[in-house]
Amino acid sequence: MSSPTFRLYNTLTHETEPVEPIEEEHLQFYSCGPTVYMYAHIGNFRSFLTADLIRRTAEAIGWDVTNVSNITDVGHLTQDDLVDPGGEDKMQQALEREGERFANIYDLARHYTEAFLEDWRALNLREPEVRPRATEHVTDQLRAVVELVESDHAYATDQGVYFSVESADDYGHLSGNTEAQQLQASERDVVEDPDKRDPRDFALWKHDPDHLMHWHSPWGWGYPGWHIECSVMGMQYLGNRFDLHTGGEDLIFPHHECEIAQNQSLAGHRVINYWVHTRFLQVEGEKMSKSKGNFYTVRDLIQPSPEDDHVPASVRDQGGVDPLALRYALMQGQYRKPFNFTLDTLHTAARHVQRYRDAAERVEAALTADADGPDELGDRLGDIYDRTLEAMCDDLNTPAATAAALEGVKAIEQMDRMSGASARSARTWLDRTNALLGIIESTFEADEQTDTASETDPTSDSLADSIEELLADREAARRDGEYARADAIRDTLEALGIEVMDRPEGPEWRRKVELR
RNA sequence: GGUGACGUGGCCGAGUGGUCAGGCAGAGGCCUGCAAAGCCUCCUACGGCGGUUCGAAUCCGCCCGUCACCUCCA
Repeated sequence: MSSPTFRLYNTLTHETEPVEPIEEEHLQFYSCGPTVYMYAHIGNFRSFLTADLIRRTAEAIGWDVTNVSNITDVGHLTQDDLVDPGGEDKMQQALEREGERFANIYDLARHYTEAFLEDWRALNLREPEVRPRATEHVTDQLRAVVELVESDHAYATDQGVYFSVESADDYGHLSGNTEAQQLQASERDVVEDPDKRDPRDFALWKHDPDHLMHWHSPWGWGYPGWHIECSVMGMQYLGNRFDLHTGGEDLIFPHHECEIAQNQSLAGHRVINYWVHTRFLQVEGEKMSKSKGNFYTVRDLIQPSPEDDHVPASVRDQGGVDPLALRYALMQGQYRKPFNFTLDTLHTAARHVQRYRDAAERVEAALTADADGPDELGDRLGDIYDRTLEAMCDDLNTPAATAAALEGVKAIEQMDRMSGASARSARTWLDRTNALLGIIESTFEADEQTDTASETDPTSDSLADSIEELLADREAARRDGEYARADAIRDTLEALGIEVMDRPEGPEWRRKVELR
């Protein structure tokens, strides 16, 4: 069967286009990563999720993927075009805020980098092939700046080195910000470098020997501009021509506009063919902001601290939500449309993820039993997978894809008894769907991860034992017709967050998936 | 002011000319000692006004509204 055509909306052309890799069946792309000065929030991860889904979709249609995703661990000025020796950057501000926690700026960066990677793994995002850090590529950045100065794409002043926007004819194409006046529209009561030739020019190097992080350069001690790191690291690992670049919509201007100008000036031609931008999300109908109290970092939701009262009590009281439920919730909106993240969506997502897990368990049990009988699922699940993949290939239509995939879960749920043949089809379907969407832990790859049971099941063995004991009591009570006592035991279990289901073959229990 | 996205039922969100999205919530039913879980059934909308068309949520025009960017930001 031939794969559907993978199409993505390209900000550069304002059109949804078939993705045609330069190297046949090998997608090479760069994803703008985080600046590590605080814990990443769910909006950050919506953007990283887009990159993850591009990878998974490309792999599902049989392509190889090389993805580079950076860590920005250099502080950059909050006002990017200004070279203000007394100015503060985001990381410096963070250090002042949290000075007692960290010995120095590098410690702070290390801490937030590690936290970021933890969140990344918790949300089941696939690891990029290369994850370069800006601080490890400063020399490379300097080399590029020298090259740009030598080719008259950049010039030095007393305060730094600037890219000359005039020298890049394509500048403004991506964002539509073509007029110089537009860039002066907002007045800022800060001091600009009087030697800047054009207000649009942006900094490649900032002279500042007192900056917390500084490096030696031909122009003295200082640190690199924000935009140059992505150009340099992208081209270093993916070459002078590669396929695609992802990031949040806010990066369209100035970051990606500047990156294109730098790339094309360094390479002498277009470097990247497709630009994919993820829309900001809203939370409960409003822009996510600390002042509105709807600002959630990933760890606010998956492992909230008990006393953090800005986290909704429903999430806090149960010790955080399933990270995979958060991932699933973020997939309920297409990356390019406005998406309203709500606790309601999160709640629904948690239940759906649980249904996948239950279905996977049933399939495993049926595989073990290996009952005789025809394959009653193969054709139906094959069709469902095709529709799921088609949706993903259609500009990552995750709401449609998850809707299609849920039909597969239903198909499994609806089987009264499952033959070994059906179970094998179901297992194949679950594996493929899971590879494409990353919905649950890989149940069937348990070999490599020893002890997944204790990892994935937060219930300790001793608690499990006492639950079994209570259930046995309750069964005895039910047998004797003492329903009041049986119900009381069920209430006790409920209070422990345990849900009891009386099935024909006996009682079953599981941790309750509840969010309000 | 410039640029770009978008407006679908109580809620979230698919759907680009004619047939059903799907989920959540709600209602009824099956099952159950009662529940829970699951299953079945029901609820049926396209911001407004014009236009094109046999037929418009879908195409065109205008209006209203929302969001984002215009040198901190995913």
